[in-house]
Amino acid sequence: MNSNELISIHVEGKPMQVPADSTGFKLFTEKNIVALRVNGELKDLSYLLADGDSVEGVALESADGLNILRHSAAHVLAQAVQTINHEAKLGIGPPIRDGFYYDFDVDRPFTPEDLKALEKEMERIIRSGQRFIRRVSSEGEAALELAGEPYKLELIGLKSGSSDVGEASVEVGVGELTIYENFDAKEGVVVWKDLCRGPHLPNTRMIGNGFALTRVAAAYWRGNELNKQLQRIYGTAWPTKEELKAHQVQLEEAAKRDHRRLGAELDLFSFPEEIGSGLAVFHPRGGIIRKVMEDYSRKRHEESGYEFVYSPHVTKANLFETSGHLEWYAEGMFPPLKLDEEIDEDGNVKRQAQDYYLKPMNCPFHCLIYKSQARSYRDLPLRMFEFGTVYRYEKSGVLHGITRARGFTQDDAHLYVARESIEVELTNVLNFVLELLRDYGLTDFYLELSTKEEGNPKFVGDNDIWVEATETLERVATNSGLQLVPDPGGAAFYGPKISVQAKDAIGRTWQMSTIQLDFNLPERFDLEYTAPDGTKQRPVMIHRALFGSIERFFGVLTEHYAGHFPPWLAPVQVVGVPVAVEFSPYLHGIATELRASGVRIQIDDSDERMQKKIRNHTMAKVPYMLIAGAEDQSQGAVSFRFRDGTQINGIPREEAVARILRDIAEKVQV
RNA sequence: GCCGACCUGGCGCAAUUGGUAGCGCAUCGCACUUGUAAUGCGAGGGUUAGGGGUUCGAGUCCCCUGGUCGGCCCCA
Repeated sequence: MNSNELISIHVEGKPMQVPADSTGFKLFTEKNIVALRVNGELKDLSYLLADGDSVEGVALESADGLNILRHSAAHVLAQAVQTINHEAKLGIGPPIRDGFYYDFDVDRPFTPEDLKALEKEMERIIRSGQRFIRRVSSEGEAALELAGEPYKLELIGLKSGSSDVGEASVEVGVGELTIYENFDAKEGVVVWKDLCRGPHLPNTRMIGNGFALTRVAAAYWRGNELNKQLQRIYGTAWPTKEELKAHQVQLEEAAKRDHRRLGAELDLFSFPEEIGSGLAVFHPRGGIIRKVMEDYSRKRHEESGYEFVYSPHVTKANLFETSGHLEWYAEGMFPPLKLDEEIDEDGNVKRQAQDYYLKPMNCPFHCLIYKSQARSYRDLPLRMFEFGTVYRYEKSGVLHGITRARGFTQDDAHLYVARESIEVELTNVLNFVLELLRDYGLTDFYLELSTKEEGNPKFVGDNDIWVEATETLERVATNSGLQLVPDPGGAAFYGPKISVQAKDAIGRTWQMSTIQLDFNLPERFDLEYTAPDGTKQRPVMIHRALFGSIERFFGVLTEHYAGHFPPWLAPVQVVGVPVAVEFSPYLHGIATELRASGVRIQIDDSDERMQKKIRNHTMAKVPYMLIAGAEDQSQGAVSFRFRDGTQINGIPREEAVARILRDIAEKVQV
């Protein structure tokens, strides 16, 4: 090619003429530009520019740049693994949030010591400054080259077919098949290669020292339980060591908020081994928080037109046969209790056993309540609410403190509504849910709309009601003004839903409330009502839970507040600390007054030194301390100490009392 | 459920190559009676998750069961 020839391109939106043999290296000399975006597609810096290209630089610290960094780190990890263990077979190695992983098929799982050795080897590779070189390959050539890599071969095979490659898209994307070679310029040889669509950093040295290997775990090949488990190594990678450190500090902060840890530290709940996995007991302090949460929820439900119902924890099988749960959900249920079987002397069954099941859901019971009498359109909407405790046989590996348990209590409501009033009812429910979540201190939300997958026969109900309901849900969600994220195909087979995602204090997203339409259960239970024109009509059912489960919500709030529950929820709201015993009666006087208004206050009369008392109650995360000595008592005042360590001395006691009562009533955080 | 790691007084941790269980906090008692995050002294508390095995001897090695943690799969 003649290098005197010029081509016309756009760089960062500006037209430019460059020699025809130019690459990204020519255009971007800034050190932090690690790749290109050419006509919308990510490319290596070594990309040879073509006439008409529109080019932008990808900075290392941008989202794309970080992905490239992390993906390149994954390659270096894989090279390190294969350097140490020649037998290791490669799975896939994509970038993920904050880092990357790579899967390997190895005889022996990796140990923490292996990780240390691998980090060392990675450092060596990074320092040796290998270049990542892209090479286009035909399927046949690639298959030959990667003959020793069965998993890569499978991916090449997939690519030629039309099947979904899922996470493996980092290896074999759309377009041509490419192999990335790690070229050691000093030695002048290709030291390693991997099937990969790229792009990569120009050089391993750019990975720098902001990376770390974090953990090993098993993962099913291509995410399928039926496939072999590979050994996955997770790592984290950042542009600088400082950012790595900051990330590690953040993880530590998150760990301090872990509700399992705080649950023990603050004496809120425990999981006694004697009871069984995933089954919690709430201690008095946790019990208070939970009770306050429930009381407030109850009050708000009452005000909003819900009626309270109760249902038993066990039921005969046939209820769940009717509802269909036994058909498609038996795996998730505790096995049945077999009752009342009678066997004669010859061992023949005289009377068949009755199967009783612990309930995994409340809705079938509510349907029976609906059915207990003939319903008229005048009864609708019928809103039934229950704190219903349910039991689900979650797989042992998924249990997680109080947020994923085998027994938990849903704040469950079922609304039976006429088809024409779905919109009004949904609007009310969504507003109610959001308002209540805000009261509990979650304020940052977005909504997810889960809809039917077109053409999938598993979805029940007429298409027109799906269309109508989905449009209604969308309208309601849009009207809320919150961001709406579509989740196509995510609907349950019986109806579409909106779920409320809430962000906590450190930015993590939790799926909280769900509002779900159900066209199936009314059908199965043959629910109907008499319409104004005298015809029998089928109601639509709305399932909705705000907390999802009280336990889970409790856990989320614990982490959100890092155990610093706002005064209205705090197990102990105020502790009085007398400077010396003689001032205790004075504080008890204030306590009596506050107690009369329902405040949970304790006076610390133990014979610890007051400094120790302050430390104790600070660590117990008590919102307020009232400290009183001679000075305060003579002035009818107290010293007001807040959770963050600040204090105001000499506050008149009426003022302190008023402040506490106001904070509690207004549910403020302090 | 799968893979791996782990389980020592209420909690957090120790215990060289297997050699006969310690520390801090908490608890209890005594003294101290204190002005904003740990007063001092003393005492009690563990058949090392449970069971089995190897060994002269097991917290330490092996097996089973239970539980926990990190992932994977799952979450109607």
